[in-house]
Amino acid sequence: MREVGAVKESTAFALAKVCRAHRANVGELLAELGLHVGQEMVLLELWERDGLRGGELAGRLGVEPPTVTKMLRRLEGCNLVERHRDPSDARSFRVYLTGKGRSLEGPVVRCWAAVEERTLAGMTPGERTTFYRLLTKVRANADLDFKRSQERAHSGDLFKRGRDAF
Amino acid sequence: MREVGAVKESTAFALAKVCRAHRANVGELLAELGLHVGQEMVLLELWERDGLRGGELAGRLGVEPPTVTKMLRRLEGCNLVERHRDPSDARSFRVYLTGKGRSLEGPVVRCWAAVEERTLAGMTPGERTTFYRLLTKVRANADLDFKRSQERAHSGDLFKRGRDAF
DNA sequence: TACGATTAATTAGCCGGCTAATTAACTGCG
DNA sequence: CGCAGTTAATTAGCCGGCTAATTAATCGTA
Repeated sequence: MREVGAVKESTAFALAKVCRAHRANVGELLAELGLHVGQEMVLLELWERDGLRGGELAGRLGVEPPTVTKMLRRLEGCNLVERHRDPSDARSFRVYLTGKGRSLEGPVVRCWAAVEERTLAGMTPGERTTFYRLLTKVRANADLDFKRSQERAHSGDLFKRGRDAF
Repeated sequence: MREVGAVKESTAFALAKVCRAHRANVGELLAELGLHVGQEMVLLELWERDGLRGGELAGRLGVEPPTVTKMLRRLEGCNLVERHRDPSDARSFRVYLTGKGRSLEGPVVRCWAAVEERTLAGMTPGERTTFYRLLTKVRANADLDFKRSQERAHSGDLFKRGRDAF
């Protein structure tokens, strides 16, 4: 690939363009809920497991700690979460959802469902499955943390089968 | 899709995660060239067509004008581009590459080639083709401007065939 | 010709990301 | 016990995005 035109026809380039458009679409729907794109990721983790520490949130989101600091400050300002110092470690704090934060779960889930439908519109069930499978491969290539977590899960499988086998 | 867990298993969610990782990968390589991710998109357009106006750049990049204003100020600060007022329209200016800006073409193209290889690693040629095809579909769904440009190209084809037919 | 409407670009200010440097608390080891 | 080293979080400051509001120039039309 030596020409500029070739870059524009590459898959990586198409992916970059899709990314921006996808983010804009998510942002558009989340704006109706008063959220900025990215903030819903924090809430998603908390809906799954309330009371996470700041660092744990950063780890799960695959984001740097300063990003979490700023996002939490804003989410706290919107009364969506509360931070309480962890009694067992005065350096840390734990993040808890407020009632308002919990109440956004349904709307945000519906918002993502809408994005899902829009994103995959016009694709057959087979194409959707294939796309998801390939996207998972790409994610493993692009996101080393995700790859490691996949490998852990995989070695766990091997371990279970190994116990049956040996 | 009513549960949080279902969101995390959705294609749209996986796409969002891939996006962030992809952008980080591109950024990592571009940093070696002293560029920030996004700036190479501006240069890409200028390598293809030097002397674009600010608004044209925004249009081609699918980005809002203020974003272009700030990026150009920084690129100008790095001596990669120069802005000259358009003599035919005192409101506009035209953006021209400097020698330094032109010299980055090869390195950036190689950088994107490296990202391409990393992104698609471990995928068969058939999988790569399929992924690109589906990604183009997703792009049309997610990026309405892209969809419109595709439709224009398509209707152009129809027109040509129409002239032969009628 | 002169005035209103449109268009090009900028500014201000917000947000999610990042890195580098800092502060504060915990841990481990002599 | 005390101090060095590590870890958790914050701050400061940068960048690419966005919207809303502003300025400046062109165009259309009465």
